[in-house]
Amino acid sequence: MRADAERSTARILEAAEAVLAVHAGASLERIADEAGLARATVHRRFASRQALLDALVEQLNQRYARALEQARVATAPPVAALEHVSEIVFELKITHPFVIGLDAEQSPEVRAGIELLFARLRHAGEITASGSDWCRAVYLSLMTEVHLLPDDAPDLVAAGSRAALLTKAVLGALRLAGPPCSTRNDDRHSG
Amino acid sequence: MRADAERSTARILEAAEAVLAVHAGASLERIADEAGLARATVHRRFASRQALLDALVEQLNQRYARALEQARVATAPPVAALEHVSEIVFELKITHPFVIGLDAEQSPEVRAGIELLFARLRHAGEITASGSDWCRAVYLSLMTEVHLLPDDAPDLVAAGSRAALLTKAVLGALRLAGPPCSTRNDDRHSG
DNA sequence: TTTAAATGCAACACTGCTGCCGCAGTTACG
DNA sequence: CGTAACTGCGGCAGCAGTGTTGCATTTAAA
Repeated sequence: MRADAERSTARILEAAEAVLAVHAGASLERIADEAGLARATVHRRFASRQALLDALVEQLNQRYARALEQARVATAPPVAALEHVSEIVFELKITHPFVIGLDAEQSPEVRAGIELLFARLRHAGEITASGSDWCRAVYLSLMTEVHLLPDDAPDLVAAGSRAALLTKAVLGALRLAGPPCSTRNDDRHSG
Repeated sequence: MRADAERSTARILEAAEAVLAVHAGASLERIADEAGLARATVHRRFASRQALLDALVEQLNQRYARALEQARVATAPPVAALEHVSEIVFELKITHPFVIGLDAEQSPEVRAGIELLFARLRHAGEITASGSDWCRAVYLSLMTEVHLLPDDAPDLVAAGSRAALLTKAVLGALRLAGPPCSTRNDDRHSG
């Protein structure tokens, strides 16, 4: 494939990500417009709308997987890993409501990575929620909301970064029952 | 208007709520099908698709407003009010992702009611988040996720009810900074 | 029972999107 | 430079959804 063709493919995926995040049912014309290309070119790279969507989901899943890998989800301290993953994802500006809204959803690898992360958080006593689906749902859901916050939102400013706000919110939401102030490695109960 | 016509209108709204919750772009044919009516009948009650959507949003907003009123958001203890509102909403099986997804979103009254609720929670020291948009976003977002949980989800069983799980999760998520175990009316720090 | 209203059915035109094609102009790469 | 690939443009048919209409039938209500 020629170099400019490859560029076009990338631009299409980029445009699709941006446009579909705002309106999931956006037309290929709109996507082609955003990419600065003709609609026919989109059809030349992707046989059908579905093919484009599939490619987009795969690309996003690869980014998720890479983020999980970079954050060393399996080995790093779990809270740090959670914040690190969030940070990378926000840098990538991944548009979650779109990806999650698709039938394909996350790949098994990504799914497993997130589940591992929350299993480790639970084992470390940082959260008490036991359902992996519930943990994933809360995480991705709050990620979307944090992503939509304006830059000058007070809570965002207070937390310092989107990743920090998301991390605190997720941990708080999943720290359900039990003594509200004690984690399992509790060594600061008198301040 | 004749009685059966009124029934039809109600069935259409009911069907629309159910169908659009699953697929926001569902056709009027699909909605009419679900309602057990002909598509033409839908058009007789609602001049356009947009008119149906508007009516649906208004209906749902009325239910929200009523729920906020019933829970005495302005006067009852805020945590109890939060759980009470959630309980009523879950009983109504209101389909949030659809309502929230619409441009119209919530009515000013509902918006104000929710903001009041979280302002009181903040004043009572139950949460520390200061942005009302952030509070509302977290609440509605988690409400959707709790709504989608299967009946036998472990965290749901542990919490006792959807309303209880949602309440704990929301409060946890919005209790961001500061000492993790002390509320402002803190009188139990040594057990 | 009588009457007006509501519905079901089956068309119809219109719109927007998709997928495809050919042609001419442009661009990358040997 | 020359060729092959890529792109833009425009048009085409097909399809799904919307909005409307007419007519026969059913149903609520006086």
